[in-house]
Amino acid sequence: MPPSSILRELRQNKPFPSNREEAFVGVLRTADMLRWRLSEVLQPEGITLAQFNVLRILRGARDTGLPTLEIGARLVEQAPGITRLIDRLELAGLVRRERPRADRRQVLCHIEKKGLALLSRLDTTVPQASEVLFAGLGSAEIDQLITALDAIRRACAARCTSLRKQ
Amino acid sequence: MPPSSILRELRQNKPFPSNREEAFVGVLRTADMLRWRLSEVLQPEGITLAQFNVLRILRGARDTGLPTLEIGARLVEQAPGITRLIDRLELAGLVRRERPRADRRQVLCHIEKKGLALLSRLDTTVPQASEVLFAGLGSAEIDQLITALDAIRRACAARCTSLRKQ
DNA sequence: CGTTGATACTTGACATATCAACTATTGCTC
DNA sequence: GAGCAATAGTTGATATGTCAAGTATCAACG
Repeated sequence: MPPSSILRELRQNKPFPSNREEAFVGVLRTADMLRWRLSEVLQPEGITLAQFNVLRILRGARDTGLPTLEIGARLVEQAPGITRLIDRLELAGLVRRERPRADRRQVLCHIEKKGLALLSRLDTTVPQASEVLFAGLGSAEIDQLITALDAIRRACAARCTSLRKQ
Repeated sequence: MPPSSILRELRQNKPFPSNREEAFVGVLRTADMLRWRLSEVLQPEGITLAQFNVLRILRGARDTGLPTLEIGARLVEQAPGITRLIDRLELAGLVRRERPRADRRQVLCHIEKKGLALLSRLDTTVPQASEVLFAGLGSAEIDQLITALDAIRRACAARCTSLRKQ
């Protein structure tokens, strides 16, 4: 097995004390690069990654709409930030908000036609990007990767005291 | 193989169109949780993840110091942000900056005793955290994970037009 | 009903990230 | 050695994230 490329990438020479720490750094760095690449794909549409995720969540619930905090729960982010994130989406005409009669504390968010159109323009380019980035891996390797990441998240969820409940 | 836990985590029911997209989301989510967990460990010392990384980089070069942008290159972040990040570290007395005579454009950054002391307090807790989070995986599985992530980053680097050169 | 606690956000203050100019210094070329 | 591009970093404007406190509404209890 060839040595990991991380040491070279970070211009370090000391090897990692354990392969667990190396994997830790590897996950973080890989995620950063994926985020970077995805942002490039989203840039022409002028939305951020977080906004893209919100739009996709809202598309998944386009018939009923979703209350603000439910969107927050489906993201990895927290409640306070989500309000202003959606403020901007509303300003851009991509989503619409309404206060339902039933429970006037809630604010139901709906995706607008303009938002759906934007997403549909990304429906080919975004999956394409992920296809290409994972092209170096066989299907079995990808399944192994998914399984390994699952195990890490399980351990993480068990350890994180202040993690928002799933 | 059990199905990935991501669908449940995100409260979605539609399966992913391909395992590549599932792996994509898995990497991003796992990184977020690792970041979260690590932040918890760093919190008592009052530093952020980015600051922690800068301090470790500077510890690795404590004899010579490092120019500002070289630190930026070793992080996953960009140059402009690094100036103010180090401003804060300097304000906290964790690092020191000087303009060398040789090339007066550069600013050499050095870690201070206070910074070294802070890092040494974290030298047990941080590796401990990564040990625990990866405890569910065998050593061979971790090596596979590292290899898979390497392949993704390679594909990513080849694709990313605007990626800072390594 | 009135009060009390919980829920669903919103807001304000502040820290941090991002992008595009801008300055200072150096090295190269003629 | 004067001019000019390249390098190293800073700065300002703006967007975004984060934390704590505040408001409005509901639900349940007496």
